[in-house]
Amino acid sequence: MEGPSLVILKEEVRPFKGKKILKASGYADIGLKRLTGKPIKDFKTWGKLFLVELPGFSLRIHFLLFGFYYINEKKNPNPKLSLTFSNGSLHCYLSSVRIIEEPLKNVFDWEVDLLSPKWNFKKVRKLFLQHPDAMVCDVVLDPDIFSGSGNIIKNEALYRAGIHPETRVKHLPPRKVSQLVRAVHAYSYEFLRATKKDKLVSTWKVYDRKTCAVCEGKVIKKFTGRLQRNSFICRNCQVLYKKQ
DNA sequence: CCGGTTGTTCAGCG
DNA sequence: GCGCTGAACAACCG
Repeated sequence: MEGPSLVILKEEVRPFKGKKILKASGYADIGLKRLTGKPIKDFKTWGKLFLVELPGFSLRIHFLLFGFYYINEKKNPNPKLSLTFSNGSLHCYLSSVRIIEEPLKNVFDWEVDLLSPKWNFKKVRKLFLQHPDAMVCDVVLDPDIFSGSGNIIKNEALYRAGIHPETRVKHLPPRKVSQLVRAVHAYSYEFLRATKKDKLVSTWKVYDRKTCAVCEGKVIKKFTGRLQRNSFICRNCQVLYKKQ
């Protein structure tokens, strides 16, 4: 689940904002009794994190690779965390659930959150350039620089910027650095809009494709970078920048 | 039935 | 302290 899907979750649980947790259950080992009777102050997202703000502490939920949720219906058994309200319920599966004791503003910097109105292009560009020896495919997946980006956003943003994933940060021309940072931001919103219309797959120009949607050339699939996550590459449309 | 995957964290090692 | 590796989480899809 990438950042935009969390924004959709946040919108879907809006009816529960201000409501009291009537019951908290599941196998999350966080002392669930503590949640009973607490009102929801706010629902927030930071990248791929779903944050439930309660009086005095917060829940931090990450859906990892396989996580999913249901609202108002418990389709699967064994949820990690279920919250019941007077007007419905939220059921989270296969997720990481933790408590954050500190105020959220002390923990998270929304200037790096791709889908926050506070997102700060200049700051992100500067953080990006602090990793000159890294491959761009790894930096675009760094949650502290591109919070909310995942493997789909990585591949589509690199494609749109015309950059090969194995390019080193230090070999990118300054103009391409800016283009990439903006492409990650812009595609995050495209991902959000398309997912709401259930048309995400139609936005893919290289991801999970055998041929490029633009030039129809062969798309190479390979594990790249330190993180060894799958990259999809069009050799015609994406340039590998190297030391001259 | 099998293999691949829209992630992250942490232990253990050298 | 560092980077690297593998494990753990364990379901859905084709």
